[in-house]
Parts: sequence; C-alpha cells; structure tokens
Amino acid sequence: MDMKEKIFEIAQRLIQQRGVNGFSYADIAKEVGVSKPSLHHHFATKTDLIARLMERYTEQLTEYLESRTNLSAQEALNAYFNLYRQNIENERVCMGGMLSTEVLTLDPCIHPLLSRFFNYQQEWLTAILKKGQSDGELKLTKTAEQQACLIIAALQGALIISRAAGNSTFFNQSITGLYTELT
Amino acid sequence: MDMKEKIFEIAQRLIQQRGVNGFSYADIAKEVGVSKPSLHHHFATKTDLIARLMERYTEQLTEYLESRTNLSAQEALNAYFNLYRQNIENERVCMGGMLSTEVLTLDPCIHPLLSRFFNYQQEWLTAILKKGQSDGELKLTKTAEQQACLIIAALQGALIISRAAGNSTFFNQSITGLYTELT
DNA sequence: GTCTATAACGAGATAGAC
DNA sequence: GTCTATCTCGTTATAGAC
Repeated sequence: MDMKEKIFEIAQRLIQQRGVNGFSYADIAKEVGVSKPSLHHHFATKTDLIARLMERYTEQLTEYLESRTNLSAQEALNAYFNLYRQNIENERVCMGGMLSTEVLTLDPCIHPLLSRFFNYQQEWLTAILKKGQSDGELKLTKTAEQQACLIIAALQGALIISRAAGNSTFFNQSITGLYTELT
Repeated sequence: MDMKEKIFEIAQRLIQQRGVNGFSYADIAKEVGVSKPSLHHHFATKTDLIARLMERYTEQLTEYLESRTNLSAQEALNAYFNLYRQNIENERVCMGGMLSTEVLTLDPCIHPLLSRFFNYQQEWLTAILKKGQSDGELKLTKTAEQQACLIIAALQGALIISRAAGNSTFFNQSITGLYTELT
C-alpha cells in the first residue's frame, strides 16, 4: 500500500474516533512511522488532508450505494443500515456526522463537501423508498423525502449515542423499530 | 449575575457551537472580561468545568421536562421537540450530542454524566409515549422503548445535520414526519 | 477574587540537507 | 520522499503579588 493510502486510513480512523480537533499530525506520524514534515509533503495542510479524505469518503459511499441500487428495496435499506452499524464495533462514528458537529471550527472549503455527502444519501434513500412503496415492499406513513431525512438523522444520532454509551443497545433499539415499521 | 454563572453560559455556548476541543480558556476569558488564571480560580481544570456544566445542563433539562409531565402527551412531545428546535437558530447542537462525539478524548469522569443525560430522556419519553398510547392520543407502530430511542436519535442527528447545512430544512423534514406519524 | 509573569508542552508549518 | 532542526503560536496550568 502506498504512503498516501496509509495516511488516509489512519487519519480517517482518528477523525471517526476523536474528531478533527482531537488528533494531530504527530498522531498520524507516530502510527505511520514517518516524521511530521513527511506528512506535509503528501498533504500540505491539515485542511487539505481533511478535504481530500472527505472526498474519498463520499466517493466510497457513492460506489457502495450505486452498486446496490438494483437490489430489492428491503435489501438496499438493509445494506444502508449495515453501513452505519459496522462503525459501532470499531468505536467510530460517521465521518460526515463528526465533521458536522465541528463545522464551525473547520475551514469553509469543507462545507460544500459535507452538503454533498448528505444530499447524495438523501437522494439515494428517497429513490429507494419510492421504489419500495410502488413495489408494495415498503410501507410509508409519511412522504419519501421526510422518511429519508428521518432515517439519516436517526442513524447518525443513534450511532453517536450508542458509541458514547459503549454498547450497541441504543442503536439496535432505534433501528429495529424503524426497520420493522417500514417492512 | 455572578461570575460562575457568566462562565457557565459562555462556556456552554462555546461547547455547543465548537465542541470541547474547539475552544480554550482564553476564549472564555476574552468574552467574560477577566484573565485566564481568574478562570482557574472558579474551575481548577477544564475537565472540572465540563463536568459541572454537564451536571447543570442535565439538571435544567430535568426541571424543564418534569414541569411538563402533566401536560397531554401531544403537548409534552411538542415541548420536547421545541427544546431541540431552539438550538438551530443559535447555530448550536445539544451539549450531550457534542460531548458524545468527543467522548474518546474526554476524561472518563465525564462518561457517567453523559449516560445519565440520555437515560433520563429515554425514561421520560417512554413514560409519555405509554401514557399517550393508553389515552388514545398517540399511535405507536413499535414498542414505546424503541420509539423513545428513535425520537432521541432522530432529534440529535437532525440537529447536527441541519446546523451544518446552515438551515432548518433537514430538521423540519425529519421531525414533521415523525410528529404527524405519532399523532 | 483578580492580576502579571511564566512554566511546560504540543500544535501546524517551513527551511534546507540528503 | 524523507529527514533534523527550528519557528511561531496557542494550550492548560501554576506561582506569587495585590
């Protein structure tokens, strides 16, 4: 694996666990096994690293969801829930959620990257929900747009609260109810 | 207003807007109009300030909710939603949600304070939902416990995402759907 | 209860050699 | 592409005078 990729993966974990304001270049350098100035060679500033990482994160999400658009609505929804669920056992939260809480401390060039991350999910979910409804596979008690926002908000919030509690109980309670209501 | 109260209010705003790792004693000192060492006289360490502040925050929430336990289930639910909604216009998120994202960087003495904050809300909401169901005032499509977790998670997540987007659209979409489904 | 002065440390970032 | 050395600044916290 090349150096840029190594830096990406360690920085991403640090952000998902501790936040942008909770880690430093020194932390990455220590784990990667190079000096701090070497990191600046690959990413001139911390803001640059965050921006490139958020772009990569969104791209990976897009690929994951696009490759599952042709599944049944129930399976697609399940795949989406699992995307969030896998973070708990690693003591991570979503990078988009983490950066959102820190948004007022971040360089403004990050803001549109955050909007893009959430807008994409909103559109993907809305389409899946509409498909599921017309297929008779999902039951909607509100508009697809409202349900999509609610699902995203619930997953983000449940992940953050569950991770802080140190177990997955809260996440499971929230999402099981949500899923059984829809199916 | 006495000095401790001044410090509390400014520190609370800074945390809700920027996070524990996004502000310093210098920021408070500047706004209060005293020197940094004077702050240490009132709160010996930053961790001490955070802990006292979180206790106060939970106490205020408890008083707010207890005083509304005798309202109708719909009105109580509305009061709870408004508690979260008022943060958006001030560019704040919930202090409990903010500290939860930063939990791995905080002194462990903060952890039980966070658990208490969320456990209390869970119990209060569950009771309200059960009452509303037996009164025929609320419709539940899942257990009261699951619905309570889902509501808390959705409010936290929607607040974080909406605040980052810079408008209340996402929050309103999420919560309007949730409320109309229940009533 | 507030101040000045300062300690001790870690942050992001740069210069310049190899 | 990596290093050592260094800069500048901000951080939490303490000592001790008023």
